[in-house]
Amino acid sequence: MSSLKKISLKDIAEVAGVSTALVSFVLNGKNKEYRVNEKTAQRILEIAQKMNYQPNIAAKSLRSGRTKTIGVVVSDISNPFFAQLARILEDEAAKRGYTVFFGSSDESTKKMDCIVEKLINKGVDGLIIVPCENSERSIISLINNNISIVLFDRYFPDINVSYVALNNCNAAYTATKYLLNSGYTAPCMVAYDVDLVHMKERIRGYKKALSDAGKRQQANVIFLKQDAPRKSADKLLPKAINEGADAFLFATNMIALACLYVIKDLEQKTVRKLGLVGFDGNPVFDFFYAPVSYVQQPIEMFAMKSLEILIDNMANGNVVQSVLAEGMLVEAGSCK
Amino acid sequence: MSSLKKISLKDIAEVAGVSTALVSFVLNGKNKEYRVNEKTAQRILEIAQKMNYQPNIAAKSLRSGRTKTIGVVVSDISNPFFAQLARILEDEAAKRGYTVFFGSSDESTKKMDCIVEKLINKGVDGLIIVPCENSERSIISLINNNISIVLFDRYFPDINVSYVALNNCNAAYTATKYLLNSGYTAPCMVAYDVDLVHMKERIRGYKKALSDAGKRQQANVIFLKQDAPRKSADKLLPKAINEGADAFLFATNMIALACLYVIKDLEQKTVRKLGLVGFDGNPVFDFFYAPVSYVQQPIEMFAMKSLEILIDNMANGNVVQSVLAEGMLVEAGSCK
DNA sequence: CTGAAAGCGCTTACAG
DNA sequence: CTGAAAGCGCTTACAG
Repeated sequence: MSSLKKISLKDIAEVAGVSTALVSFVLNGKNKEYRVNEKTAQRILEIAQKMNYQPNIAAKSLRSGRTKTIGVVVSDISNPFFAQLARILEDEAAKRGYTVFFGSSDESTKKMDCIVEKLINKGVDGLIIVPCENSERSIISLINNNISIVLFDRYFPDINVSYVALNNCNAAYTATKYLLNSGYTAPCMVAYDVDLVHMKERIRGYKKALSDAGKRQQANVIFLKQDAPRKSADKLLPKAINEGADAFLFATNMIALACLYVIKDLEQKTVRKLGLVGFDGNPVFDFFYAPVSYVQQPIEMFAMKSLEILIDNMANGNVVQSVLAEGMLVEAGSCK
Repeated sequence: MSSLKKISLKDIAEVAGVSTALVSFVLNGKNKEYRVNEKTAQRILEIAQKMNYQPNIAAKSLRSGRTKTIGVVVSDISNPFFAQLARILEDEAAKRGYTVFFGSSDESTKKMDCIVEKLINKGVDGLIIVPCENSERSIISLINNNISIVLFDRYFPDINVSYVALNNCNAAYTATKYLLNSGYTAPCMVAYDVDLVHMKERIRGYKKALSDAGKRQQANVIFLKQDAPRKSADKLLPKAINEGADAFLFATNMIALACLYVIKDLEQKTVRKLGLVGFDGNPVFDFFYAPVSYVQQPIEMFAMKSLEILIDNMANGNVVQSVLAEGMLVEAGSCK
C-alpha cells in the first residue's frame, strides 16, 4: 500500500488545535447535533480537505460494527444475466455509499453456505442471494440470526423473507398465449428438472395458458439436466418435434442457447415452422435464422429494488418487503 | 447482522484460562514460533473450534494494515470477457484467502481514478487494473505511492509495471496470415480508434503479416468509434466491401458483434465469400451463417498469473514481472 | 460548545 | 513458555 503516512483524525485535530471528538463530529456531519461552533466546524472541514483526509474504514468498522459493504451471491457471475445484475448493483450500491462483494454458488447449497459464511465473516451488512435448490435451511438460519437479506430471482413461498423476482407464472402464461395466438397448436415447454419456485411457476403459467385454451391434455414439458442441458436437449427436442410439437418455450436463457444449438442442426424447413420463445434476450437470437421472441425481465428495476429493500432493512430492521414484477414479451420481427 | 454475540479472542482466552496473546499466537499458526506449549495450543484450538470462533476482520485489518482484499478494475464487468475473468479471479482469490472487489471504468480515466480511490480507501492490499486510454498518469501515481498493482489486458510500454496480456501483435499476425493462406487477398482490419497498446499491437501484427506477404500497400484499417461501434460499422463496412475487401479481422469481441449485425443484413452471397476472424469466441459465431474463426485468449491462465504476481508483489515488494501470452487461432469449421 | 477517556478486537514487542 | 499492556483509528457517552 501507500508509503505516505495516512492522515488520521488525530493529525487534523492537532493542526486545528481541537480534540478528535470534534473532528469526528464535523466530518460525520453531526456538527449540528453536537452544536459544534460554526466557525470551528468550517475550519476543521477546510483542514481535512487540505490534508486530503481519508477515514480508515477498518477502524470505522471495528468501532461501529458496520462495514458499508453488502454481499451478493449469484449462481454464476459469468452468466450474462448475473453479469448484468452485477454491473447495475455495483453502480447503484456505489451511489448509496456501499461496496459489493460477489460470489458464485454454481447452484450448490454447499458452496452457497461457504460463500455466505465468508461474506458474513468479512462483515457484510447485508446479503442479496439467488438461492439454489434445497437451500431453505441456510436461508432460514440467516433469518434466525437476524441477518438482513433479500432473495433474488427465486424465493421460497414458505419462508417469510423479502424477495425480488419476476412474476414467472404470468410471464410464461403470456408467452404461451402468444404462441397459441400466433397459430401454433402444440407448444412445448423446455425446463430444468429442479425444485425451485421460479421454474415451477414458469411451468404453471405455461400449463395454465394451455388449460385456458382448452388444451390441458396437450401440456408437454421437457426437463433438461441443469449440468448438461445440451446433451439432454440433443435427445429430447427431436423426439418432441417428431411427436408433433410445433413451438418451444425455453424456461431460461441457458436452456434457449442449448436448444438452439440442437435446433440449428435440424432440417431448415422444419425449424422455420417452429415458434420459439425464450426468457431473457440474447444476441444469438438476432442471428438465428428463425425468429426467437423472448420475455424481458426488468433487471435494472430488480437491482434497484433489491438494494432499496436491503438498505432499508439494514437501517430499520428486517421488515419483509417483496416485489413480483411483470415481464415484457419482446416479439421477434414476426413470429410466423 | 447477527444478534448472537460474536466470540472474541478474549472469550476463548477466558475459557482456556490463558491470555489473549497465546490464543492469538495459536490461532494464527505461530505457536511454534512463540514456543507455545503443545498441549496448551491443542486445547486452545479445540476450544476455538467448539465455540465456532470467527476472527473480526475489521480488527485484524486495523491492527495489521492489511485486509486480504484485492481490487479489480475492468472496463465493464457485464462484458463477457471480463465477466469470465471475474468468475475465475473470484474462485482463485478465494483459494488463496483473498476476496475481490470489482469496479467498472467504462473506459473513462475519471471513473477509473474514482474507483481506484474508493478501493484504496476500502483498504485493498493490491489492484488488478485494465487501464483505459490516457490513464498513464493515474498508473504512475499508484506506482509512486508504492501500491501493488498488475495491469491486465493492456499495458504501457513506457511504464515499468507488471502486466499480463496477450501477445497481440503475434495473434493478429497469425490471424491475418491465416486469412491470406486461406486464399483471401484483401483482408481488412476493423479496430477501435483508441490509443492503447493492445489495439496498436493488433494493428501492427496485421500490417506486418500483409507486409511479409508483399502486400504492404493493401493494408486497410477501419476505425470504429468505441462508444457507437455499430453506427460507424454501418457506414464503413459496406464501403470497404465495395472497395474490394474480401475478409475482415475484428480487433475485439464487441467489434465482431457490431460488425456481424451489419454484415448479416448484406447480400448472403457476398457474405458467404467473406473471410471472418475475431478476437475471443462468442456463441453468436456458431449461429452466424458464415463461418467465423477467432483468436482465443488463455483467460484462465491470465487470471492465475495476475493473481500470482500481485500476491507475490504484496508479500515481497513490487518486483516487476510481466506475462505476454500467445493466443490460439480457433478455425471455424472450414473458412472458405 | 468542547475535551479526556473508554473501548471496538486484534497483534506483538517486552518483560519475566 | 506465558501474561500484561500498548496501540491500530475511530466514535461516543460523560463531564464540564
